[in-house]
Amino acid sequence: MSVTIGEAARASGVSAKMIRYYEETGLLGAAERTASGYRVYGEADLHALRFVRRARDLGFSMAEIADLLALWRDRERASAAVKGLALAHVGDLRRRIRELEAMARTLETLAERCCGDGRPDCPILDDLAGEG
Amino acid sequence: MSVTIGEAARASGVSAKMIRYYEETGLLGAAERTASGYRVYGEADLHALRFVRRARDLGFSMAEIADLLALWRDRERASAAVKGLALAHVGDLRRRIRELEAMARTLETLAERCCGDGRPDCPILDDLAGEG
DNA sequence: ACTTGACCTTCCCATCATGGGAAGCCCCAT
DNA sequence: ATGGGGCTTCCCATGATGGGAAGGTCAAGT
Repeated sequence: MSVTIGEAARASGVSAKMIRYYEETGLLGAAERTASGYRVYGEADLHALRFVRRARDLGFSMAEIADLLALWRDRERASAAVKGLALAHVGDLRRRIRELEAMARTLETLAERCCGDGRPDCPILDDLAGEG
Repeated sequence: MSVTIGEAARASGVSAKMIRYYEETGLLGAAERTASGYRVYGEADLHALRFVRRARDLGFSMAEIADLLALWRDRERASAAVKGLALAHVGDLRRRIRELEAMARTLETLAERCCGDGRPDCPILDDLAGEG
């Protein structure tokens, strides 16, 4: 029923290092300990670890995950709060995507105009140098 | 002709902090100094600073910029090398975009199914909790 | 000449999430 | 009892950036 940190890491996909870090920063409560000081994790703990892992996979920051965990644990929550958090994060993601897209398009355009052979002439460098 | 670090920062769009950092890490050579120790920048230095700034705006890492600077300074360079660097970076950008896109789409799908009212039921939390 | 304020210097610290590694203790199987 | 693997804490590093303190410098105004 109860496992040590290594097994918890394997079962949740969160590294032991990160489990300790989440505990240290208060994202997760302090784990119980054996007499000799080993951390011990039960089913509920593993569930929370998987929750955190999944949220990280979706790009949420630790601060956002703290909020999501609180909502998850609150049976009285309004789903509107969760949806608000999620959509705010989507806005964040979309903004970052737009920025990266703009960079990629600019570079693709420049690369198209660069013949890419043995000669030194290069519109990419010209652009970076502010000539062009 | 020669300016101090504050003016170089204003003229290049690179903060004084970052100019010192670039020098410390060897991305840029050590600036000349006045008798009293102030850094001094000439036209060529400002040009290089703007180059770095533009490359950062396009998402290149400092290591990549070091390579680009070397190519820029090498009159014997093959444009193929520059193009290769640029396209590798585009590949990087495209991969990151795909990752963010996947996250955004997943969250949008979940958010659509969340009615977002005062009730606690929430498919977003259900997904994070691994139920669903 | 002196003060004032803006500028420069170095040095240290923080971010955010993560990994590496050392020194030392613990537990189990041989 | 010994060996190996797992656990503990502690410190350090990443990448690119900003904040801020303590102290030196310079130019303009009194």
